Amino acid sequence: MKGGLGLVTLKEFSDLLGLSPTTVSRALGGYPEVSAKTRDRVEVAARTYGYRPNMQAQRLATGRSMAIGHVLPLDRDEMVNPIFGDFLAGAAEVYAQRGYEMVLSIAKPGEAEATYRALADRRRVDAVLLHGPEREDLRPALFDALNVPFVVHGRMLGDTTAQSWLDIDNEGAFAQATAFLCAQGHRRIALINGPAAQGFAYRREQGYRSALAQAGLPVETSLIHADQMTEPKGYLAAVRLLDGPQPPSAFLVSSIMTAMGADRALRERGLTLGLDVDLVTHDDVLSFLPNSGEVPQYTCTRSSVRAAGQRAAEMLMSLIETPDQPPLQDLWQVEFIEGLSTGALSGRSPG
Amino acid sequence: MKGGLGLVTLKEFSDLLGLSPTTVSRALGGYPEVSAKTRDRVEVAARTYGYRPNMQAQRLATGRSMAIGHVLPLDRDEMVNPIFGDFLAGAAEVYAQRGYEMVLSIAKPGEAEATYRALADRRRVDAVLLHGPEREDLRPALFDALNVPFVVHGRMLGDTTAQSWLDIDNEGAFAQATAFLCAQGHRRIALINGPAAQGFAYRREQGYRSALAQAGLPVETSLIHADQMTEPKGYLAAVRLLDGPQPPSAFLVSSIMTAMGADRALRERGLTLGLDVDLVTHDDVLSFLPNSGEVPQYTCTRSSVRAAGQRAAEMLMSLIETPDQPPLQDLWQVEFIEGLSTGALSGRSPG
DNA sequence: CTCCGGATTGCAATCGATTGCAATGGGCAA
DNA sequence: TTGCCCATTGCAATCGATTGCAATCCGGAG
Repeated sequence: MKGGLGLVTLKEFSDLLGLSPTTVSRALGGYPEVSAKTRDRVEVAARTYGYRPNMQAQRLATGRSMAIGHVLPLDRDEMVNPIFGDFLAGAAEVYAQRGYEMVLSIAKPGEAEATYRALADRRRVDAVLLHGPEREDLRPALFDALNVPFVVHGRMLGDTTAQSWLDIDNEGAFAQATAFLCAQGHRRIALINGPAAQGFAYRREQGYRSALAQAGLPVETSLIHADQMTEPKGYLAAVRLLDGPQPPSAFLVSSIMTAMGADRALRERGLTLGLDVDLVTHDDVLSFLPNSGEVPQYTCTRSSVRAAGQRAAEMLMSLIETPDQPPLQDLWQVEFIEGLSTGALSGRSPG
Repeated sequence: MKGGLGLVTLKEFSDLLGLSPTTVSRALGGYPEVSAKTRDRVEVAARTYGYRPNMQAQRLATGRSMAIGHVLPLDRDEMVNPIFGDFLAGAAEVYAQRGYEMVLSIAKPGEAEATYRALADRRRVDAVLLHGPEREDLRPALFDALNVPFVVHGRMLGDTTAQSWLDIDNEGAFAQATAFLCAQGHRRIALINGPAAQGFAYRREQGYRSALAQAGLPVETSLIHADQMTEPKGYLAAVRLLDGPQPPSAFLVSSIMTAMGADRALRERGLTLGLDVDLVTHDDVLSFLPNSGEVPQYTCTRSSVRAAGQRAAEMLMSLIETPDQPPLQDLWQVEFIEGLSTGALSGRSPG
């Protein structure tokens, strides 16, 4: 019944070698008190017979699960945010190198807390990554209570000094993008933002507002849209703005997906990006939505969400290995890259 | 050190109740030999004190890990296929209901086998889902040898009678779509397909070819493109075809993403879908790429990849619970839905 | 009142590792 | 040759559940 390859027990394997389980365990675990000769012998034999320690037993004995929990939150419409694939790919890469595994759950809108609790409660994971922080978020308190280390992707809104997080400078990015558009001479800049409940969207709007203020321009709430970041939503928002009484001359949008939707609305009306209207978008560098090339299609603020996944994973593992360190906080600046979607007013449209 | 909430041991918890660990375990496990009175008492106390069995110990004792492995394969360019998010969301939903957890790994092109082996070898998972079957795929043999149940999302190319899989009828879908375009009067239909190495792309091309044959039309290899299913690739393929000597009058494409790229090329050339050129695409019903509405933007063959994730998860759990059953094989028919992107030649463009 | 049998409950072994502490063995100094 | 010490190795307890089998309780039949 043991059947198959490499399913031996430590006991069986050590008997085979004429050693005790203790010594074999130590040899494989890299403990110093094992003689070089013995260690070699054990390592060779392990490879030969395909012995690999049973992970469940290891976990029980050591009290560490060597697993990190991720919870993928669905939004109100059960949408899966497309950035997850790339973020997870980045994180998983790091976990694989370091021998951790990734446990993924999904949480429907109401169930987020229960889902996280189920993960952490039974010590199924050594740490947790919090996705999609919202304004009122109970999760940090939950994990503090459970004594499970966590890193937030993004930032909560209140006091975050005691938490570990990795975020991009959303406010700075959108301030910079807005200032850029102002400098191009635009006076009516529309903001097509992500869902209002999300912290990053709030910060982006702050950046937009402060840059307008800086430029002495008024904020018109009719120019601000906040909704899911999909192509059709971007399209609809742009349609409403373009067909309104005073169409904007520039768009600042929160994702490539949304930008594509806005783009469609423009083309449909015979308008060309970079000639008739300007557009700047944020670009998460999703692998299936490349905005690449020497001169990218869209002018953008850019930050790789896959790189963020890698870094977040490293932070988590550092927190696990050194429990009593101060919180880790990374605030990443974005790249600003001029592409083909701007230059309308200044007439210096590239290409 | 036990600190926190709900981290009691079975022993501690049963002592508290004046019962033996055995009885408590049985009460919580739903065994019939426990009296109703006792069971109630135990259940109430468990809720009160927040007792939950330690999962690692449970796994070791039962020999089941209550986990399913998924491996997300990256393609040659390390691209994450965007369908994964929705597929995983569907699967995770089922796992959550049934108390399973999902373990996710990623595999770079060369490392797929090692990644899978690492998952199955140490019995970290009870079953595995195989994503992205390729022409020469060693994974089924590997898992048969390891005696780990698996379900393939898609189908291998050779003899698949002994495997469990869930696939859509790619050949039928693309034959139907091609026949539809032929019936509209098209004689030059381009195929913008997914990567040639993927089984589904092969089958789609077969469907396309057979429908052309049926209609008495020749297959022109210059009309067939196969590449990653991204917007820019779709754009480039369409550009090449449209700017070539004999542009096609219709496009059959493998994903909404690609369709959007082709669409962009068309608009750029002043052509309108459904008026000047027809297009049919496959639609995986990705949550962030909606092609919805009474009359969807694109005419499509449609099948929800999220539903596929759910069904695949159910199949896996059935295989775990009933090990010696014959292979499970689901071949799903797609929906064919007329949208705004066809009707050019017949002049009956909707809307 | 005694005995029997079904319904409950508990004992103790088991899952497969890790690890503190004791035991062994070999080399070198005296 | 005898001892001592340090480098190796092994014993046995432990992690926290599950589960086969034995033990107990109980009421009702005889």
